[in-house]
Amino acid sequence: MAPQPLPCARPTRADAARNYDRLVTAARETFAEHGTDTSLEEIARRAGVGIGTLYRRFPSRTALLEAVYVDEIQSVCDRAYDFDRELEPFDALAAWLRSFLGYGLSKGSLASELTVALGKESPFFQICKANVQEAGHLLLDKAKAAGEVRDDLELADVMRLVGGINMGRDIEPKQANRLLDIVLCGLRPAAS
Amino acid sequence: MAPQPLPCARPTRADAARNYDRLVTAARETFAEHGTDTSLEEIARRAGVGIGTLYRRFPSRTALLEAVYVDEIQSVCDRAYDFDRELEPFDALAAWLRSFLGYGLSKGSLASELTVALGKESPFFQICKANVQEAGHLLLDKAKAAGEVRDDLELADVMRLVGGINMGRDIEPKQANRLLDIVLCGLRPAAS
DNA sequence: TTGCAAAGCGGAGGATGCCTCCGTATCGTA
DNA sequence: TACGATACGGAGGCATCCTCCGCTTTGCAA
Repeated sequence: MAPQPLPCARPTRADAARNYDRLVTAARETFAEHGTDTSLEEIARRAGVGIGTLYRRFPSRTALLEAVYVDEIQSVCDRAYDFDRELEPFDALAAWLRSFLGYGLSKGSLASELTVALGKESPFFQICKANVQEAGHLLLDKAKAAGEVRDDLELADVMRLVGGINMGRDIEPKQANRLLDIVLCGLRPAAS
Repeated sequence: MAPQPLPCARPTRADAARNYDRLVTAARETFAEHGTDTSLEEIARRAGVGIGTLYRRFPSRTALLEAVYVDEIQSVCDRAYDFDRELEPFDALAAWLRSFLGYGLSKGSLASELTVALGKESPFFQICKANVQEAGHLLLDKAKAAGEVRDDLELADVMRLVGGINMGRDIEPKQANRLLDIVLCGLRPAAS
């Protein structure tokens, strides 16, 4: 059964849609650079819109954070399907896993601030997780069918391993990628 | 090797110690009742001290949250040693596990707001976790030695099971306790 | 193409919270 | 008992939150 679609309320009118995109982009970039405690007024300034415009579209800080998070999850899912089309199964899985190094409950992260606001087991997080899992299952199943990974792998195993990398304190991207390389070697079928 | 002691900077001078206690107690009660986004001014009012007094002792919101969290962790650890003295091994373990139902990354919880501020893998959390694990190992090892739990149990297993109960969305205490009863039955050695 | 209703925009202003400063009070030791 | 060191607390300045309302833009129907 396909999961519930990601909650996204992008407006249809041109000027409103343009400002929605500007706000989500400004928020994402600002959070990545300064952490999520940047003021809404600062985000509106960086988006080039008025604070009233931000509040018309996002009635609370949490609403904006959700929109940014959904945008990221949508990208994670889109990439899975893109990699599936463009790459061999194992390479697709590897590229996909590499693309979300850096996500997790680190200091000032989107996920951690949304956890405060909604709780870790909220319906919101569960829908997002379900969508990511659907995409991940596609890639993993294809890699298995191609004989390119161990047959006993569950998606939960893979996500756990990547989550472990993400849990490291302030991990350097270089080290994160090196650790992922190690994990990817381990996913290969055992020599026989 | 015993873990690093919990970070606690309770002052020694009588009036300062008294206000420290009042602030930590007021903060804990307010957070339990209204979530952790209560203003510091409100907490100072409820503690019956001035905002300057709060800031002299806790230079930031995070510092106060840490003090409250450490106080809770200290209680968790103290209870383990108390139960160890007062109860049979299995009963001690059961009472201890029951005493921290309700902790976790729920909406507005202390742990989740501290995760935003510090990161889930921060030294602060690691010290707290190490202290809890030391206390937990004491109780589990004694229950094993008495033959009252399965021999193959690791503390991580038990914590995972209780953590799973805590992860439920807005779980009712009655349901949480019922689920714990189920887990406790499962911890018993298999009939042979 | 034009007109117009509906939707959108944005920034001033009031409320609240954060945080510092400094005159006053209390503690604890000699 | 005295006094130096430490603690107290609330006013005030600044930043952020959030609403309101006059003005602007959009998009559809005639």
